Amino acid sequence: MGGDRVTNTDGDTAPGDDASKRPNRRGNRRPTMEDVAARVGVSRALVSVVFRDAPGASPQTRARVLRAAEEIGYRPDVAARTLASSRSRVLGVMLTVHNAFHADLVEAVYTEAELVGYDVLLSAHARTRHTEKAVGALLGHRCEALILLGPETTTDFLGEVVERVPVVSVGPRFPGVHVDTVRTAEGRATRQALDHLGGLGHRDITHLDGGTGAGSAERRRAYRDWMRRRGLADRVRVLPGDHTESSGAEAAHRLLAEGRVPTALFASNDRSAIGFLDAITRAGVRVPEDISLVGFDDIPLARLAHIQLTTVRQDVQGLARAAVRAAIDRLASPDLPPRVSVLEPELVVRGTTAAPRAAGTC
Amino acid sequence: MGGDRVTNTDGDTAPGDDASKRPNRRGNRRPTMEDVAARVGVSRALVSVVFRDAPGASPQTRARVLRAAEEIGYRPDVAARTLASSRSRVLGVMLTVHNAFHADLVEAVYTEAELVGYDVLLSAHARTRHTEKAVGALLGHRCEALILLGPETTTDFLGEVVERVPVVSVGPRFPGVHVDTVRTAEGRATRQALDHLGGLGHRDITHLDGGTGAGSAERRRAYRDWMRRRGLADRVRVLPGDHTESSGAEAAHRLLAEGRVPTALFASNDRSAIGFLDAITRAGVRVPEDISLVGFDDIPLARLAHIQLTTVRQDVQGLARAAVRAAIDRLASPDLPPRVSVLEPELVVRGTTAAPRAAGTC
DNA sequence: GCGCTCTACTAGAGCGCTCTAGTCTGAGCA
DNA sequence: TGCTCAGACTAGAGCGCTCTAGTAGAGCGC
Repeated sequence: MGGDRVTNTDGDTAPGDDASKRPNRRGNRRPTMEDVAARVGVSRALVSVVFRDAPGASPQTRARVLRAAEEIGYRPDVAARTLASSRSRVLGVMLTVHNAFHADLVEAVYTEAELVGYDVLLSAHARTRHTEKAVGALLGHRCEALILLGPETTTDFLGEVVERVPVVSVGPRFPGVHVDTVRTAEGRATRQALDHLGGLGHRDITHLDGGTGAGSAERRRAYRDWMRRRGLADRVRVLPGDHTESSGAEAAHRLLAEGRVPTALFASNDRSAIGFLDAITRAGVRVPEDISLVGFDDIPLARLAHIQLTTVRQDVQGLARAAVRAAIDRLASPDLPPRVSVLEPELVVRGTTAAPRAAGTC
Repeated sequence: MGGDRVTNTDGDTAPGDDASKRPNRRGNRRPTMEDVAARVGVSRALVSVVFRDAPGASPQTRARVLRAAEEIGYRPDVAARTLASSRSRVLGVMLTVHNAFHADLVEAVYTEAELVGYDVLLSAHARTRHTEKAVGALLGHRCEALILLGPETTTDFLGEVVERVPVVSVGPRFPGVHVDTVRTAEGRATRQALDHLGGLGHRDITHLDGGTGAGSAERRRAYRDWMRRRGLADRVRVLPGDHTESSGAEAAHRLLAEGRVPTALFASNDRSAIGFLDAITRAGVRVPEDISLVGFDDIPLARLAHIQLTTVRQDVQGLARAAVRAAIDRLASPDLPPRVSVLEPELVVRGTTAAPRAAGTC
């Protein structure tokens, strides 16, 4: 309270020339609103108004403030802003860093979040870093809501998290927990893929499983249902797998070793499909002539000229948009019942599917 | 200062039962240090001492504070902590979200950062989100230092950034800017790969370029030098590429179209090597019988049973450690001259390399 | 002239922490 | 008894913002 506050314009010397040339001027503390205000000759509050884009400043003043800020290199401090407003305007996203589909999603989430004026913080789930830790970090940074991409965690843990912050799960459903879910219509997607194969004349269709991966349970179930309904219950075959390239390659070797290669394979995701494709091709089995192959996700790799994988595209942009919207909506009205957004898949027919060579192989 | 502060223990009801059962209790504000202090009957400052692990609290008090915090679900607020201490203890990492090598690095950085007591914030560089934006976000969150993975940006921009915060570049060098660099000995790595091929008897070695990708300039140069020194200047051939699978596949098609397939190909990274491998194999060219192939990076895909790519491994753990250390060291002494850490590569011989079928093909 | 509204701006109290400069207590010692 | 001193703890001033409540002055109708 005693005396005026001294701003850091170091006497009257222009802060541009000498100072800015030398590295790491962290000796000079980073400029604050106070500095901008002093330079323009207005109050701190008015600078705040300008930076929040709030009404209450004349266009001229606005321009002067912005220019002064630019000149001294001012940039609002997120921490202070968060603390003061008790709103961080940050969305936390947990992803698996090795997942190409997540990469696509993250990119789309950035775009969507920007539209609604939110910043995005990423936290990775990795071999050495569990969901709990990744989520903890986001929580500490006061994310207003969390978007979890394909979370593999317990209902209990999620129950705790959701007491502090809205959570959107992209993929897995958590019945009984107050979590919004955004997902692709897995059943419909699977049927699209199988209808396509069936339409080409395939009856001997094997499924390459995705283990505990997001969506695999639904895909597996839908496969079984479809086969049964077509009277192909005896042809049902589910190969173990886990959404990685190597599990696809293993599946190929297993089929080759057994000498019982089906006319078509429906893989639980693109990565395993590509692993399968690679291994089976090397063994001299031609795709699609000898075996048709359908993946799931439509990751960038699937589109490559030399892969041309027929697959079911998930609506990445749509999933991202729905996830961000769900988070924002729940922020606005926390007491809505949990909502599930189901997005339409789209079959993308490329080069790995064709009619079987002879009807009724096996 | 006008009466005691009222804490949020809502009368005397235990905060456990009813409240915690209903979703989104954001109506009750999140507990603060004040709440913990009130519950234990000590001052806020003492709770702070406990949570900072600072000396000055008796073991008994420490335990009581910790227990009380646990009971009411207290978790320190990063924003407030950052603001008060003007230290965020956060390292910002910029990565390209579609890059498998970056994924490996991020994982290692998490581990290393934890060892030195730092949190990690990720910000992605993507098609729709430039380096400038990704860095801006990290800056706003007050990261104490930035680690940029394979940054593709201008010296000017980096010059500005480095005035506010220490920057470590993993990969590219930025001469004239006060940036620490951590990188693999690209030249040595390239020579290892080429010595291996040369040792097997290859003379007709083509290079698949990496364009503007991290490290490609050095790899290209080292390739040219090596060939020249071996008197193979006339065999020098650099195919255009850009570190993606599709550029590898294109290169394969180009070679096939020209009918001039070398006995060996040294690719600028694993992704393009795998694209090449896939496309050339499909065309009936056998690897390694007809052509040997060496990649660069040793991404997880390279290890797969059906790929078995011979490649040069970058020391991911070492790069991550060096990057984190560089950041911490510079935080401690900002005026040190820029430092370059060069890590040793390691050739990993797998299944894609063998002696050429006949000496002197072409 | 008066009251009224509207725009442009300011004062100052927090937000939830950290951290310096204390105070208070009891043990140790002459 | 008085003194020092270490250990345990507290008071209170920030950190850089936001935001409510307020002021000053212009414009306007009557």
